[in-house]
Amino acid sequence: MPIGLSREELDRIDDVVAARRTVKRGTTLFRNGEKFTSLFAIRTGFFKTCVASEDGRDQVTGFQMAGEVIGLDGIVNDHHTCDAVALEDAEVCVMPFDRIEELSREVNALQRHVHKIMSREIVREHGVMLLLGSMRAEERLATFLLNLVQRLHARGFSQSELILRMTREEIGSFLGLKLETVSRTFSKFVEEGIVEVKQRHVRILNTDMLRDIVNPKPCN
Amino acid sequence: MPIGLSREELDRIDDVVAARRTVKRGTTLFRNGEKFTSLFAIRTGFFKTCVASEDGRDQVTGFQMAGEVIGLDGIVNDHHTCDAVALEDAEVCVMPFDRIEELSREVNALQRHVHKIMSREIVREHGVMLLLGSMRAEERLATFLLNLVQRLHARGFSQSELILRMTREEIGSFLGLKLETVSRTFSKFVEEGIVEVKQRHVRILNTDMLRDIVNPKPCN
DNA sequence: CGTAATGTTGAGCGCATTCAAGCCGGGTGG
DNA sequence: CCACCCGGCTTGAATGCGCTCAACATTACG
Repeated sequence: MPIGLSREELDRIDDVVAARRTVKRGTTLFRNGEKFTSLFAIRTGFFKTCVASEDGRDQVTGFQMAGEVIGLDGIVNDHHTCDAVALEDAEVCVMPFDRIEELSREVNALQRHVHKIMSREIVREHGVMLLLGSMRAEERLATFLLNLVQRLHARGFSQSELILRMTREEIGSFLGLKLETVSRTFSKFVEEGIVEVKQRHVRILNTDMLRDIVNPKPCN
Repeated sequence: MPIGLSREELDRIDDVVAARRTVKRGTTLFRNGEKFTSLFAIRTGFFKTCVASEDGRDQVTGFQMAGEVIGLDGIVNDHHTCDAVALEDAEVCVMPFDRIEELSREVNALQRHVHKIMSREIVREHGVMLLLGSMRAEERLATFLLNLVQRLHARGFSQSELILRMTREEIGSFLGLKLETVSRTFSKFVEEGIVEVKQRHVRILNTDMLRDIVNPKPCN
């Protein structure tokens, strides 16, 4: 949350985000089709969001961690259009959207904040579209790992070590690859000495090589 | 714009959207890196938006037509992160974003409207991610055609006939395919009697077959 | 401890890509 | 008016990346 708010404004915002909810691993915070009432700010835990096509296929649209907001998809039709599933036990702030709208009419900083959160999500998805539309398997996985570790680092975790909270299949769904391809690509990175992988525990040995994969240098 | 507004509210909104700008075919409305000041509502014409990766590849993130709003990507960092290019001569409303924020504090319906526009864009992008992540070439193109014709129909154009304002390459970039694949897939649809294609003029002969391609029936 | 879920690896295949050649249509200048 | 050119489009042939199918290994969990 931004700074420079008065005591009274802070209290009112606190009031909006007062409600808590815990979500056990493997259960959904909300589902496609459910009535939309609130946005959720993740306090602890890790989520995936996914959309489904009419014929059963589904696509992971993102992985969310502490400090991130989910549920924005529900605003437009008053109903959610994707599922949010906890990949580990989680706790979220429940933020009733009508209260957010009400309060953001009075607190400019909050209004601005809400707009930025939504815009950030749009920009993030642009990046995913670029990944899905134009990258090869290795570039996708490298991009994914760098993005994850960067976000974890911003939260005080290691720059080089991370634990994947999702399966290979979920990674594959997000990256537009099959789980076997994800597994093979991990193996290739290991062979090349770029990472160490022990199941879901990943240690990045050479960040620069990962970056080179993401950003292929013209090889003249 | 929603209904049920007072005369005075309408006047104030009119004031915000008063400024116009014309954009010639092939020129940009805004570019990646430019300062963000305004959203743009398309009055006439047709745009593409595209993002570029560091190494020159680019990805069309969407095609926009009359009544749609572009520029939402700029809110989060006060700078645009994609290019908006007119694919035919166009006219847009320039809507200064600080004025929008100001007015949407006072006019609830406008606030709601802005939120919905942003949420709609997020949901649209989810659909594109599903397409890019899990569909085959024919499904992608069929989905694309159905989406385009549906949006055109909502604007009073034919349900079965359309003129593509973009090149095969731009379609390919949007769909995560090469232009040759787009061309071949069009040819296949023609062979199967699903569409007629004469350059950029497309006539849909059998909407149901297109829908079947998008939604493959289990063939037991 | 046994079973199911998850992950790895191999072999073969197929779809989309790459590379290349040629076509079509629109615009320009002789 | 026609010859020419150029960008956009189509089509063919060969290649390769990621997929499918399958077997097996490993881990999590009741």
